[in-house]
Amino acid sequence: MESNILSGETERLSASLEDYLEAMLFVILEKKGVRAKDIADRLSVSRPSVTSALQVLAAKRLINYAPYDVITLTDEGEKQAEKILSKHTVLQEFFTEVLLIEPEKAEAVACKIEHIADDALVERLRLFSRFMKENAESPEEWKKEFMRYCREHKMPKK
Amino acid sequence: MESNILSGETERLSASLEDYLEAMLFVILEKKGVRAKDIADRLSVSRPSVTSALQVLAAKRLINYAPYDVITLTDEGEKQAEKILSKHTVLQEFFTEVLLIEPEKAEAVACKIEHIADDALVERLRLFSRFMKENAESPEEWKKEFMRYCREHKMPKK
DNA sequence: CGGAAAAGTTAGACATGGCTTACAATCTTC
DNA sequence: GAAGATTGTAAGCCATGTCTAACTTTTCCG
Repeated sequence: MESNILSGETERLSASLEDYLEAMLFVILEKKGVRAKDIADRLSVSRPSVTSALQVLAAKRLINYAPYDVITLTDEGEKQAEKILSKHTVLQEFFTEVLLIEPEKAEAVACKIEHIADDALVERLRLFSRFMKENAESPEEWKKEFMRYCREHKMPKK
Repeated sequence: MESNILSGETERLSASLEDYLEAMLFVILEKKGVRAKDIADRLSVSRPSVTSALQVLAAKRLINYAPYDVITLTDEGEKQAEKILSKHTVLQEFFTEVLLIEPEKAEAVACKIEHIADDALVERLRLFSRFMKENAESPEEWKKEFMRYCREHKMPKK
């Protein structure tokens, strides 16, 4: 009820805020630090949009942020960012390794579904991908068959 | 650029509008017609929310709507509603028949993902579910094995 | 028929999350 | 060290989608 922008409570993050958090971790992992600009570029949003997101994330104690200062993730923020990133990875792998979808498309869909799929579903999906990899009699065999199956049942139009 | 609430253009529907459309079709399929009340109940939103959604859908020529009058789907509206419903079904089936997730959970997730997954992905998923059903040497065998696999790799906590 | 209940609508508020425009701070480079 | 470029912030707007409160219309009966 009383939770607003200033409360530091741990409600579920919106898809949008998860995107910002994930983007921050991603950039941090490949450079030394993050600048608002990096986030804006990565998410294709304007710089002002980044600023307001950062203010909200700071209020939730997920990032250390002060105007014009360095941005870092708090422990909690890092934990959450890592969870999102891991969901993304699991989804991406399922789409490419099991459904045999092109990586770019898989990437795009994973980006959206990662915010929706709960932990249990993603874990199950992770297990399924592993299961198909490890427990198939001939790991590459079913993929060939599935590809053939897809060709045979190709959509007629559009 | 010039498209607004009044234009009948065929932009992509928002997740929310898709929900309304889908709910209408669902109700229609099990009763003779739809009332705004039915939609409100089914989607757990207020009656005014339904009214405004209906106005938007009417502007997009997806429903026939006039204040206090009967609500019906146009041909285009029905087409779109059916597509959404079919995505829902495909997802639901994949979650229950392949991932072996409990129907209620599957339902909840399908409801959200149906708005995100594009046609190609859903089609691929449909083929995959069918493939696993038809082409497994022993259709029930891999499910047993997967269940065992899941038990063995059960998450330690939470 | 007539009035109460149910259903639908309008008006107005609020939250989210994006944008642009304009200004402020920082960095770069001579 | 100062000018210009880059980066960051503030203010204010818009769209979406929800809500409540209050009003209107329709429906249902007694």
